[in-house]
Amino acid sequence: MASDHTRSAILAAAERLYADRGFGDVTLRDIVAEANVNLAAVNYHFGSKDELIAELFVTRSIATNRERLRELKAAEEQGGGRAPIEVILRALVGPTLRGCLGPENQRSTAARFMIRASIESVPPIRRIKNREIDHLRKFAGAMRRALPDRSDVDIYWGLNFALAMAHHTIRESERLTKLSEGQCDLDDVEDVVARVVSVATMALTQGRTETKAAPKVAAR
Amino acid sequence: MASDHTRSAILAAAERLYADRGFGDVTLRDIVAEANVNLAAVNYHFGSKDELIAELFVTRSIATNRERLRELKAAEEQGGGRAPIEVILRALVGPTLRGCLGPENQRSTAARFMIRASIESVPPIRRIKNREIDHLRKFAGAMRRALPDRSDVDIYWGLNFALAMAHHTIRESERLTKLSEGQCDLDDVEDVVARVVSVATMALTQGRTETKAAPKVAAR
DNA sequence: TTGCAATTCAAACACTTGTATGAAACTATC
DNA sequence: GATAGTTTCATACAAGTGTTTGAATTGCAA
Repeated sequence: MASDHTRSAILAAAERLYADRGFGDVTLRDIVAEANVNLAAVNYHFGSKDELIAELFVTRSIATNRERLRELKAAEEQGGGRAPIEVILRALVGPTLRGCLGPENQRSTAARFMIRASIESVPPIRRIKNREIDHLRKFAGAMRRALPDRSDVDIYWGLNFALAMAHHTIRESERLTKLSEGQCDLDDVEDVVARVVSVATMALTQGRTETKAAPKVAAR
Repeated sequence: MASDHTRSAILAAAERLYADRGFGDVTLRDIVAEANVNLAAVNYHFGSKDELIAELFVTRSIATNRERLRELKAAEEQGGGRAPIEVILRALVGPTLRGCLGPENQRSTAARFMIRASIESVPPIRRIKNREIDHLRKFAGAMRRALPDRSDVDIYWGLNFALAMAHHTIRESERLTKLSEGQCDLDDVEDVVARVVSVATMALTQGRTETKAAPKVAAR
């Protein structure tokens, strides 16, 4: 009840400032100035600075996770409980990449905020990320159904590498652009998604097929 | 000249503390207490806290980079100026992975410090990382020589993905262990290296040769 | 209007932080 | 053994932090 206006003004201002300048040097005083509210309002409405950051991050990341699961579910239903591995991987990395990459000038505040969160990794955000395992397990399950002959270890490594490529590309997109002197087009998000999915698919369908761990043997 | 003892005591203590507790909550006072030196000694010997952190990171990362280049050079010389792509990739990700992974109890302070640096990414360290591009260009060059038919764009993406898998695995090794319920053995470093190299090699040798295909037209 | 709760506000609080200072303690050279 | 140059030390500084407080203001229902 009540206005609620102050609360959302704080959220918006905080997201904007964090997106622009990072968590490191944005103080509560910066935020309340940007939001045109009183300093004490943050603690009144959110309890603490960390809870404010957590709320921002949770909001955005459950949105991403929901989208991921929506795509996964749709794909598995369409395939009668089993989806092609490419589609599963696309559901895994697509929403994140689409949410964070794309032409910089039309990148949403939310997107820029999530990039920051991915780069700086401040305590309240780390805590939330650690609870993401259950969510990932759902994808591991779908991947197992898609590739029943594959060992669990390989599935987990494939999942790990898929996330690695997506997140690292987001985190280091600037460096990749500079390194390639602009030749790698990070704005063409669907191309990036396709590249990540393609490589992750190769990782999961080729190479070692052996039943179990087998730390040696393979690609040696 | 002079003792030099204070200086190295600070370096050692700082590295230990940062490795254990992260940059976020280690103060100069913590460091000087651990090193049994006076508070002012840090500013006397290093100028500022950031310069201390920078020196720690530079020391470790030039060691890694030197090892990388040593392996690369040896491989290219042995192959008459051209090395197999697997060996190049191994030179790229091997030293980093070997330096950061391995059985936790026998992990060096330096290794744990570098993991922290990879996770937390504090300003002085970010600044140094940004200067790493020239170093990476040498690997891009070697990769181009190894795969002359490959487009530059593909080379850069392959390089990006190789680094992605290595760094993400380091950063999130704990999560991968938990997700896989211990099935993924992060202590078997050579296996991890082999997996990363294998996937990166596939990314670089298969799929699109030039104009590329998948989603839309092309990366322009 | 009156009363009561929810909200806003200015101000201060309680700390912690990195850094600077200037005197004291060393060390080595002559 | 006096001197000059380093290095150490206790201490203070200045600034910035998130948080708390208690009084004012507002909004709304009876």
